Amino acid sequence: MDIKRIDKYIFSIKGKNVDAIVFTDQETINDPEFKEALQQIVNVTHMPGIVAALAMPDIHWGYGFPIGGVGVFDAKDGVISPGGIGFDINCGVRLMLTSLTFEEIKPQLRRLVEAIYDAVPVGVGASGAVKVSAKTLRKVCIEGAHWAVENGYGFKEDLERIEDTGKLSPANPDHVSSKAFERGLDELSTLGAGNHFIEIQKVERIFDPKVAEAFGIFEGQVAISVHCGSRGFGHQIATDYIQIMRDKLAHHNKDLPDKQLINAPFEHPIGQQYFSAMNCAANYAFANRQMIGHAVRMALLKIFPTAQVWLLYDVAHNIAKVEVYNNRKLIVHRKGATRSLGPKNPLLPSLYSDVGQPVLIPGSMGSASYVLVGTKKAEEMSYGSTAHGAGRTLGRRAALRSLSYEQVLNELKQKGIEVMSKGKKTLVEEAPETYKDVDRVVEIVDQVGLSRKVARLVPLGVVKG
DNA sequence: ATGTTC
Repeated sequence: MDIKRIDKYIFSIKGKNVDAIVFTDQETINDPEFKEALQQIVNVTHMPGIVAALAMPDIHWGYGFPIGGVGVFDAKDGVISPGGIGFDINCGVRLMLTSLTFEEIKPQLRRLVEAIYDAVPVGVGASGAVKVSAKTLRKVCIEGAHWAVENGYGFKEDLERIEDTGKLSPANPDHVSSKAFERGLDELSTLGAGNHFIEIQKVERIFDPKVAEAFGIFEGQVAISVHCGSRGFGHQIATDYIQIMRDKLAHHNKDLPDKQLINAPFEHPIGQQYFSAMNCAANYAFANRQMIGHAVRMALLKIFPTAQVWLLYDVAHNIAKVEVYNNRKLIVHRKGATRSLGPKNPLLPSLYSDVGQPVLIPGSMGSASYVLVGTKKAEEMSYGSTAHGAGRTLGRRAALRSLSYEQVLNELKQKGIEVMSKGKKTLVEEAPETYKDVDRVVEIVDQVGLSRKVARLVPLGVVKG
């Protein structure tokens, strides 16, 4: 690989149609562990209509495209690729703020974790939180979080605090297979497994008092974050369209450096159908986080009836969207990357217009999480993108080999974190030592200016699959 | 991430 250092935390790697740009430190660039992930972002530069191939400091190996990657294509000559989005379409995170302080909830912490665990089905194959018909699921596909609010899962004021108000279009459920519908029916309002979690957190440190105030964040405040996606519904849609593209677009895809980069021209009917189906899954995920967030809010209010609980923001970090930069219509794939819009961006709701978009970066289980704010610089340098999380360094299998359930549980207990987890395996796979240090990731995006630190939150309690 | 190996 032909790598050039452009700035302290910016590297360029010689690509085919464009050069790949990687925002990270020298250590990661040199680390053999990240070599495959760097090769993956270089592979993306071979794709038709590529405008930019970027990687964030939380880059790691993924299906075709690296996680922590941004693939930008011309909407006219370019492509849309399921691997650039990920199997968990619209995996994302929402952060709810409360009027409570750590001191107030401390005596009830265990009870609160238990109440949340009881309110939200978790784990592999979790189901049965709500019963919806196929007809209703079609509405969820089209209306997303708006459907949830209209049906009693939350309040109207939640919607402007969700990226794209929790409703993307075009989203035609006719483009979704019946198999995806079957899987999606009884998984609404369930958390799932893997790195998904619900976490009770405490605001430990404020970096930017002015923006923190605009966001309603104060030191010692209790916050709750929900990290999940579109469950089996999105997974099936990704699987279906990868198969369709293999069957129907073999000739178009014959020259790819990696078969997993399979794609469809964005303007081709298959590209348009995948885009529409992907938006259905994205809307399902927005509804899912809205419903889970509301269930968590209700569980908290049962224990603390006079508390206030409100949504700060909800972001998607596995998605492709049509966005315009320099009067050019582009298809921006963010796979393990968060949108980062600066002040006055017209896509922002008025309540955040003066300061910029809240950017939510969850850490791994047992480590810190961050609230940052979007920047104009990100709009100029990274097509409005920043990092999404800590970034895995140790594979799931390796984690299971080297750690035990008791070990991980003890480690969390020693930090004073209350944990409830359905599966022992999940807890080990998600152990803190399997992830890169989130503080380092956040430091780099802050230094480069892709988003600015506002607050650091630490975990108090965690519910996992 | 995932009815955790289509």
